[in-house]
Amino acid sequence: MGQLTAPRRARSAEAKADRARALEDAALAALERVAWPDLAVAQVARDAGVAKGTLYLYFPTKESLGLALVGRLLGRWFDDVIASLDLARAPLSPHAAAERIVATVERHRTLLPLLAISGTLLEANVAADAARGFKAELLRRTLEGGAALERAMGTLRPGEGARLFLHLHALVTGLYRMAEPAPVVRAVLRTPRFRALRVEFTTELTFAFTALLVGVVAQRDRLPASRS
Amino acid sequence: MGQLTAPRRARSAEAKADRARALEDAALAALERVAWPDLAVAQVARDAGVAKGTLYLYFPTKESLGLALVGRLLGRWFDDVIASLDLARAPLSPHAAAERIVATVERHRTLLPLLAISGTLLEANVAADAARGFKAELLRRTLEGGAALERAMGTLRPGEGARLFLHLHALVTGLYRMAEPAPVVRAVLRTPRFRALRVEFTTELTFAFTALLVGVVAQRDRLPASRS
Amino acid sequence: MGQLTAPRRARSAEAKADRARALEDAALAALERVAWPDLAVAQVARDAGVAKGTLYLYFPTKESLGLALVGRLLGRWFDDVIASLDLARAPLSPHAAAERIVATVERHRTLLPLLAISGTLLEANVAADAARGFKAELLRRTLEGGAALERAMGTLRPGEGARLFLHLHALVTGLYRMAEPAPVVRAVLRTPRFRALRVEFTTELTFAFTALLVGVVAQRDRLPASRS
Amino acid sequence: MGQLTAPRRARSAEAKADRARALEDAALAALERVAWPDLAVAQVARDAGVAKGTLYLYFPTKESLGLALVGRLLGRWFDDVIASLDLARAPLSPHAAAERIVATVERHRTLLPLLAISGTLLEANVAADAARGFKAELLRRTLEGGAALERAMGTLRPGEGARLFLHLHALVTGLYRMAEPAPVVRAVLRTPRFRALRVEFTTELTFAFTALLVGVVAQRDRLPASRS
DNA sequence: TATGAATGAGTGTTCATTCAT
DNA sequence: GATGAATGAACACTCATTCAT
Repeated sequence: MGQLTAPRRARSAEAKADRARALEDAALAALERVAWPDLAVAQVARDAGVAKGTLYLYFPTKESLGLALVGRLLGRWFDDVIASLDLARAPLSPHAAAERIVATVERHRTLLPLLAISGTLLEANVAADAARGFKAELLRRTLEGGAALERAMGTLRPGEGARLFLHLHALVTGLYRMAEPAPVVRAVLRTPRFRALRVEFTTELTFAFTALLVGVVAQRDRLPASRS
Repeated sequence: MGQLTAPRRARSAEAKADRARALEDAALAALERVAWPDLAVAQVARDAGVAKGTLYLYFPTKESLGLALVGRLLGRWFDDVIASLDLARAPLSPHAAAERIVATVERHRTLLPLLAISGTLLEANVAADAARGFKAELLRRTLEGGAALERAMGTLRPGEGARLFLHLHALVTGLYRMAEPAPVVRAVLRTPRFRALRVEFTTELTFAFTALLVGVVAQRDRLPASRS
Repeated sequence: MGQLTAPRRARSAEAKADRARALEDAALAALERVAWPDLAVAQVARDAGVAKGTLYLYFPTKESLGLALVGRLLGRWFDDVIASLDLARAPLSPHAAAERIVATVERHRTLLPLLAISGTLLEANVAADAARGFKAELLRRTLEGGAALERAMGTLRPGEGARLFLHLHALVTGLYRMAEPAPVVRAVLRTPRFRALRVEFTTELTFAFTALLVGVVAQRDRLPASRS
Repeated sequence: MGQLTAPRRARSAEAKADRARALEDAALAALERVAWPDLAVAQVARDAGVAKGTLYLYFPTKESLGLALVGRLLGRWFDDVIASLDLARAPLSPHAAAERIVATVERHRTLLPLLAISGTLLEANVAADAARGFKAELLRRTLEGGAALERAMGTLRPGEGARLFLHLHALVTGLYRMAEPAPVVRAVLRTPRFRALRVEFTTELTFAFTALLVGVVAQRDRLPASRS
């Protein structure tokens, strides 16, 4: 189905990439409906129009598919973040920078649940190669994003931008979990008395990340600039 | 291993509480060795010296056992935090307060992996009652801890302390994951080129939480003091 | 609760019988709501206001409780049948006799589902003693009922009445199952095309039992009067 | 035991049907030894020489396997019944017809215990689809058998044959239970005094079904020919 | 390459029954 | 006699992964 474009020379390699992407797309679409543990490999394959075994020609494990998906979404998000920062009229205040970045997070909410599990469910059952590839890509983008942040703010020292992205990652993961609890818990928290435990993702993330941006400069003299 | 405590027939409320605690202890000990998903209920019961069915007399599901465990460890930690804050000569600087609190986190590392999964694995499959009980306790302690922090720092407004504990929770969860990755990933990150992705838990937590403490005061005029 | 009557001499033995009856009552009430396999012994005990262990002082197994219940309901039904037959102006035609008897079945519908399982679920896990007791009672009532039927019709030979009650038992059991299928099946059978498979209990039972009454006389010369 | 048939990879529709049949055969053989509730799915698979999961490729639940088995045996029996009736020199007397049919029942005794539980254990836990399929087949065969019976006897009106097969079903079920009680009960009934409660399956079935055949004609004027 | 049939390890939970108190 | 805490056997079903075709 499809195949509107004429077969090109690089057909084999390209077709492979297309196939892989189609599988990732199917998985992504399915993840709109079900959580990762309930995502059936068979369903993904079916949705992508291939047989189950075919999926395993492209991804050695279910987790590697998930990790590839996270990688892709992460890449898109970094593209957005970097573009957004580079578009800004420097120098950005901490709050302005945080708002800009959080806005991009908002635009990539599908990434969030996956990011939240990437540390546990995904990276747990993946070959060293896949892990290395993923981390290498993550490193590259983290450094790029860090550099963009440093450019945009003008007050950061080299390396501080990347470090802030790491903290952003931690904050996003931690806060997302609290903001989007399991249905039972959500119902419980709806009660007025539990108001203090409710977390509004964007508000809190903006608050916390702004504080971090302020803090990284303020604490510069107390903590070592580079981590071990 | 274990079985040391095997009092037959827990009839009094106290004996029952002991039995429940023994089961939680067995689970906790087992969790030193295996991750939550690999924790077999049968093994926990065996370690506690009771039959499998007995465990279900005290905990309706595996998850409720886990949640009770988290609740207990969380309670202990809060005890420690509050005591530590109340012992301090007020007013504490943000950095001093952060260091004090992070030090208590260090003393309760067994709580960390459980806390990290409480939002996903545990709260997902628990009855509304159990969830409510857990959250009620969490709320109470969070408010207590928040009050203690407000007392210790002297610069926070009412409610800000509790809010900071929520952020602390998010940070701990997020950073712990990054600091303690799966074995494969840990191996990958050992390579020097990945240095920038490595997270040293205490350092980063101290840094981030300090920043938050500073930020909550600094941003007071930008953000609404109370969340919806 | 209760105990309005003054304690009598025979208190112990009587009280025991009362207890047993209370348990049977509780079971009977519960069986209005759930099927036998889903009937929890714990629930029956709770409903009867006693502890689980107490139930086992009166009935050695769950099945023996069920069998006792069937015995009691069966006894009541036989009372009704015999009274109804004895009240009739003899001689009754086969059809009239059948209608009279089926009417009593209608008045004891709670017996039906229990009767239907007595052969499978109940008698399977019961001690020889209990089985013998139940069968002895059944035999006595069957013979009594048979005699009543012979008196009422006037055309039957000795023993044929009892034999007809055995067939009635078989018919009731078989037809009840078909008339009250599992919910899924019932839904399926509602479709018009399945009309031919639907069984209206009373109609069919009346029809079949009438035929048997006619047949027993008509076949007298073909079949041996007494079965092996 | 078994495993004799273990063709790998059933790809064609035919091979699949074979596989399903092999599983049914294994189940049938096992049911010679144990009752349905004690029949372990794992054992059936093992006997058929396949893995447990493979069984679930062919039957979504244990009960659907049982139902398929009943369907198959029922089909064979109907084949036999219809053939037997069609072979007869019409018109058959009620008694002759009954004897012919009961003889076929005798030749398919393996069907009996399954038929006896199909209404309770099997149809209870089956998807609507499976139930519909089974009932559709049952309807078809019942109508066919009914037509054959009408042809053979020559005295029945259209539809009466099918109705009689329904009654036959009820009788077979009810009488089989009484004729083949649980071991404990059987032992009890062996005592001479319980002679009146003993049921000899063939004798009683012949007797009852003959009576029905006679009755359906005799009662024609009393009861509506077609049931609601 | 693609397929999809086959695999089989893995486990939380129920509940009738027992028995220490 | 009454209690109710303790027992523990028993089991269908899933689903990621493999591999014959």
